[in-house]
Amino acid sequence: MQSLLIGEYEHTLDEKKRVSLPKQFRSALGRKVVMTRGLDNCLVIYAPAAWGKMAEKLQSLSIVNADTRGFSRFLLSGAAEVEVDGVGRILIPDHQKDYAGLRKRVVFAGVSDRVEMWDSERWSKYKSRIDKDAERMAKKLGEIGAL
Amino acid sequence: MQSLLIGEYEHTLDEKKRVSLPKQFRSALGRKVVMTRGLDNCLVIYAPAAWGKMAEKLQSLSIVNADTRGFSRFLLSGAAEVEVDGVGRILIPDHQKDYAGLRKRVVFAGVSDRVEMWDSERWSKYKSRIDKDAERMAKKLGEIGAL
DNA sequence: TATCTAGTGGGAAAAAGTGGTAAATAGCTA
DNA sequence: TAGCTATTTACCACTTTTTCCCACTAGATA
Repeated sequence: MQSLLIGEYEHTLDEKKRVSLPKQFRSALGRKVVMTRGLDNCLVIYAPAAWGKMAEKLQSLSIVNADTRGFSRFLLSGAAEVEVDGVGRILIPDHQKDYAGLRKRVVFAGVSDRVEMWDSERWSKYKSRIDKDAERMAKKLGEIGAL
Repeated sequence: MQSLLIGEYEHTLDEKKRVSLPKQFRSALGRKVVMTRGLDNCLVIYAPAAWGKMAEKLQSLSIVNADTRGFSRFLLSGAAEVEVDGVGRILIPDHQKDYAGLRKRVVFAGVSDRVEMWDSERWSKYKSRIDKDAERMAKKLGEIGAL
């Protein structure tokens, strides 16, 4: 497995909806990335290879079932292929900005094979909730044998 | 595998029922496309090749079963071949405009091998419904090993 | 302190999207 | 069938958005 994406960085989204990728993630992500909607109202950035795996699975979902139809719409139409510009920035499409509730300050969080993008305030709130909950979650994961 | 059609774009349908295709989809769709009725009151745009595959699948469905017979009628009878004009626009036939309830603002959504067209308002409503459900669906798909 | 680099902001050029006009075709009526 | 009208098609032009490039600032480094 390639090196993990880790760490947390805060950058600013300018009026043209541009934001620079953290320097530490750039080489791992390359010059083209795919962003999708993630759960908990964050955006997820994939390097091309990681996205390819995801895309394969999504393609196999049937359009006949209303649930999977909805889910592939959620992920695929909510996705975007974006180029990294000359100084390391990406452009956030409107619908993604809205979905994630991004404002001025944006947090990039490395989560093993992907990078998550959060509105800074939302991230703080989420994190403080998680911090309080960590013990309970660890216990639960232990019970089901995941850790 | 070819790259997936992804993303969401909003354009305007003018009084002559013309609307420009998002530039990100144009090369994938080509100068001639097939439009048909989709589920959930949207229109579906296929590149000629993708349409061919679809048509093939439909033909293989049994004509004995009333449901599959109905479904292929639904797709085939509502289909139209439309040309992309010099500046990248297509002309929406009346019956399709009516079916999808298109008004001024129209959303194009890339969903793997097809592009869906929605009335903007209808799309927003559908999306907010899906958003709320996304976590439940992700869980369900995870359980059946689809993701 | 001087220099370098990552991050940010802004301006000019290019392209995309949209609306309108003119030409062409088809349909209708006398 | 000829002429008129209505609808469609092709083309052109304007406006807005996007893209590309350059410049400034702050913090780190030597």
